[in-house]
Amino acid sequence: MPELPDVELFRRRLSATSLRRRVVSVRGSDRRLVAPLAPKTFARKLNGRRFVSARRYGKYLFVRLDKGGWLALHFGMTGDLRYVRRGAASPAFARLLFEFADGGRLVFADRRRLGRLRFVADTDDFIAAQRLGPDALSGKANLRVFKATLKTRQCGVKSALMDQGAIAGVGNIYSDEILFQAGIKPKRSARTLEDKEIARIFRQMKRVLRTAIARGAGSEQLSERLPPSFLLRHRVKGGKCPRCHRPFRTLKLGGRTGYYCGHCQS
DNA sequence: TTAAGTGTTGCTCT
DNA sequence: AAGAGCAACACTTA
Repeated sequence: MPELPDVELFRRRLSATSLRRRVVSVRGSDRRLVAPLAPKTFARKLNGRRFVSARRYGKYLFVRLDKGGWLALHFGMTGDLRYVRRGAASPAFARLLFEFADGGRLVFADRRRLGRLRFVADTDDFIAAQRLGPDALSGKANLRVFKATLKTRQCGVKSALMDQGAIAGVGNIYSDEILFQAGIKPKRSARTLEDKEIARIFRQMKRVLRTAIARGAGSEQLSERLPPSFLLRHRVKGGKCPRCHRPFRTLKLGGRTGYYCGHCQS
């Protein structure tokens, strides 16, 4: 689930609820989630800290801690970040809870446990070490850079869009939408796209991601909140193209399923 | 009931 | 050495 728009909504949620408040207790016992630290060590390092700001880059969320350093969160396939008021029930699959003095808590939920939380000294160093490309919504992801990146890729355009080292933030779901809006088939070779087509993909990438954020299309209500003209509203087995009403086709890429319209995309 | 499917990254093999 | 495929995970759906 969590691609750029989802993580951006997590960032806003955290900023609205959890900044400048002291963490009085950290609960959670999943070893893999906080590796290489042990859960106890992880909790001790965070206990008594305050979150002072939050930054997103691609699919990563960074939370700055008072007294220095950052917490880096990655949500894997099923991660979610929720704020829960005192007395209210935690969401299902809650794996890690940051509790504040008034009983409110920030909860990292993750059904499949593929998410990760770790301490990092500097976010830019971390981003460089991870070899992430420019964030899809930043000014650094401009048409000139985008064109140069796609032209050097041997793979299909959908794979290129999902490559975090090319552009950070786009995954399987949103790459489907971007290519649908741009009218480009997913398996077209990235290298042989015309300049005009690349410009279309670039423009739609920005528009689709901004629209998803503006509509609050995170996690559960992803499709319902998006415009009916979006592929994502109809991205189910047997779903039909909102433009020509023909059934969508699917393709497999290393175990992931992609959707596209064989008529409207070329 | 059993097996296939699932929005991620990272590792292996070619 | 870039690109493809699968493992990791654990739960849901067919």
